[in-house]
Amino acid sequence: MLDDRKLEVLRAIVEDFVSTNEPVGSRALAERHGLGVSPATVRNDMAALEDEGYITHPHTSAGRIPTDRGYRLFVDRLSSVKPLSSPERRAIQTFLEGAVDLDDVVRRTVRLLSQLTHQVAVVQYPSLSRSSVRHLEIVHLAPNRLLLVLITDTGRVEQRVLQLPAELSADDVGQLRQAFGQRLHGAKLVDVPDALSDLPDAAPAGIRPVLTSLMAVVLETLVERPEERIALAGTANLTRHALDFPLTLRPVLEALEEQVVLLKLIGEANDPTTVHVKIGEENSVEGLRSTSVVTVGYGPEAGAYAGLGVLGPTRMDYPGAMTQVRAVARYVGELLAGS
Amino acid sequence: MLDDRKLEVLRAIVEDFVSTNEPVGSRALAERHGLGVSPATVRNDMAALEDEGYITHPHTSAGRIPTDRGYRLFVDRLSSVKPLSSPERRAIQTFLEGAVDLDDVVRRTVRLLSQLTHQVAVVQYPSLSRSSVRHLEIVHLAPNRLLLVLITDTGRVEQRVLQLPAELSADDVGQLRQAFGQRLHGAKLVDVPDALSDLPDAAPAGIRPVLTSLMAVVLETLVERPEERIALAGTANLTRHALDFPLTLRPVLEALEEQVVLLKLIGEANDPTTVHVKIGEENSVEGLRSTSVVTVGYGPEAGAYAGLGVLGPTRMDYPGAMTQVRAVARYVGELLAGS
DNA sequence: CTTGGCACTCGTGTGTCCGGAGTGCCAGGG
DNA sequence: CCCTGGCACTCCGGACACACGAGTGCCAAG
Repeated sequence: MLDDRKLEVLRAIVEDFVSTNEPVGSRALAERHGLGVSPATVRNDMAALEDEGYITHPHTSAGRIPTDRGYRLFVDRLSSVKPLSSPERRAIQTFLEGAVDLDDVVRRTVRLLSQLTHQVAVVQYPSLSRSSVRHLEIVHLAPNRLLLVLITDTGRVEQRVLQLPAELSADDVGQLRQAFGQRLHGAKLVDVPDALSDLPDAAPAGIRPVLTSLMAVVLETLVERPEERIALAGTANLTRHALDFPLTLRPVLEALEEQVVLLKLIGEANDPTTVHVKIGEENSVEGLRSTSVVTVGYGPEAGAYAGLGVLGPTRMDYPGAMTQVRAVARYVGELLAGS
Repeated sequence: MLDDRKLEVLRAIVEDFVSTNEPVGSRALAERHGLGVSPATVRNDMAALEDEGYITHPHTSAGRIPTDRGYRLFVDRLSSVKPLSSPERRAIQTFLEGAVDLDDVVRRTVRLLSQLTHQVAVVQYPSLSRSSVRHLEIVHLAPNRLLLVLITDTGRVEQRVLQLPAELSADDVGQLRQAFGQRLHGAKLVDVPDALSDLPDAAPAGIRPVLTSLMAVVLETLVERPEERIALAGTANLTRHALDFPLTLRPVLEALEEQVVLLKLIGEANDPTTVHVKIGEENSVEGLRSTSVVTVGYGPEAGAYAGLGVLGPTRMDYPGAMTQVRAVARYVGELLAGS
């Protein structure tokens, strides 16, 4: 059905269209790529590709442009992995070194990604649910007020103030601190409920009610409400492709303001070895149907910390974006693992 | 020079242009506003206003539009304070109640503001330099590793991990905790350097070197690096006024990604009683010359916590934006003061 | 100082035309 | 059987002309 030359034609169409943003005609295509056949032949191949739904043309006398399906085929079978250029490599290193804390790492990463790819960049903070506890501190702010501070192995810090039903002595707090510290130190957050399950029985009766309510809050904060934070940068790049988004810029910007949407976008990226690509209509989010998303997980192979990626028009340099996204993820993963 | 009627004409032009986004002509103006004079008279007034630089017209046979200078006069002398509508009031209350922590408050506020004004909203986190210490916790993560957690009276939490030159015992840490806690509890952050000045002398010799380096970090983190955080929302609203920004959308988006720029924007807003308005060219930031910014401080009258505001096209409903911004600032100020 | 009248300007929308790019199809040739 | 050159056809987009209407500036009269 689709012999090698037809695939070659499709690749040529994608590459030309991506770089010029103009529908590509048979003549120009036959000339610029060394296909060794005449425009007429190319036209025949194009007709076949169009029948299969890989390309289309905006009107009768215009060149062809790839469909979402065409991009999909291109990404799956036709794109060769583009090696990272050495300026890019250098950019990544210089950009990320010198980050002082997790916030800084994430901010630098998202900025780096957007500048590198000229797209909108999205970086998820290391997920709580996949992290483990480095330290849990209980601070006695006032007789009936506690502050919980959780630090994860990835450097993320969560805090929560809570009002207690009763007043506590410094001693009580010490006991609480010890009880929790013992059970949680080093534990994966997903294992926290198990680790705490025997706590009520083991504790002295005096502080049991407080302890129960404290447990509830801990569980809620750390496990049930694993509120994910996400950093975003490069929305200005959307206007770079203003021609691609005649009227659709607004819904895109609106979608990007929704935390939920962003989470959905990189939700699949939980594996540092595979780069995920969502193209146009494949995207489940209304309003992002004219965009493509390239994501990957970062962190250790098994159980990545979280995901990051870029979003741009379907007319995107997929091979470039994929290598850049993967490279950045790798660097960030190493950076966080080393700290 | 400018009699009352001319001012009235200017006001009418501003109001009409803001609501219709079309150059307003003499006839329509004479009809819609009860000026009681003929279009010809209005034309004469318009000519005078144009001579003074308050209005202009895009081409010979078009109506008039206000210049930046015109808006300025309008804001300073012609705009009456618009009372908050009761749906707006309700929106503010329901939107802000139920916020669980500072992050939540800020996120809700920025969102509320952008929805209320249909503009881009900017909210600065309570400034560290104007806050005071509610609690400073020193956590002994490892023998040579400390975690500092600072909680301010506005609920803001800053943390910093630091490596020590030498190992510490639990006892040492306790002493540190006490020394710092005693001196800093309740202190304004600006006073921290003073409060700590006698510390090296008062401390036991054993921990003096550690203490010195710790002090350096504390001062750097809390005073010298008062890194300000800012939340942003509603950039999608810029596209709502796409007609106002034919080609200038990009620089605006780019400017809004710069932390420094945002800080500059609301830097002046340090007073909850006065609403600041920067119009078009008055704006010092290149790229935002086609936008206006309405800001105000929030928090106690003397020494506000920080600023918030909105940014939009110069063609903006100034009275509306000003009252909305002020109202939101007031609510947020109370909310934070009460917690 | 206001007003109506009037000539003038100029942007905008409409209609027509034409060139060029690109296609689809067909018949001939390897 | 596939490739190729030729040819008629389609259709977009820019150029041009034209008329309309909105709005102005100016002037003379009230």
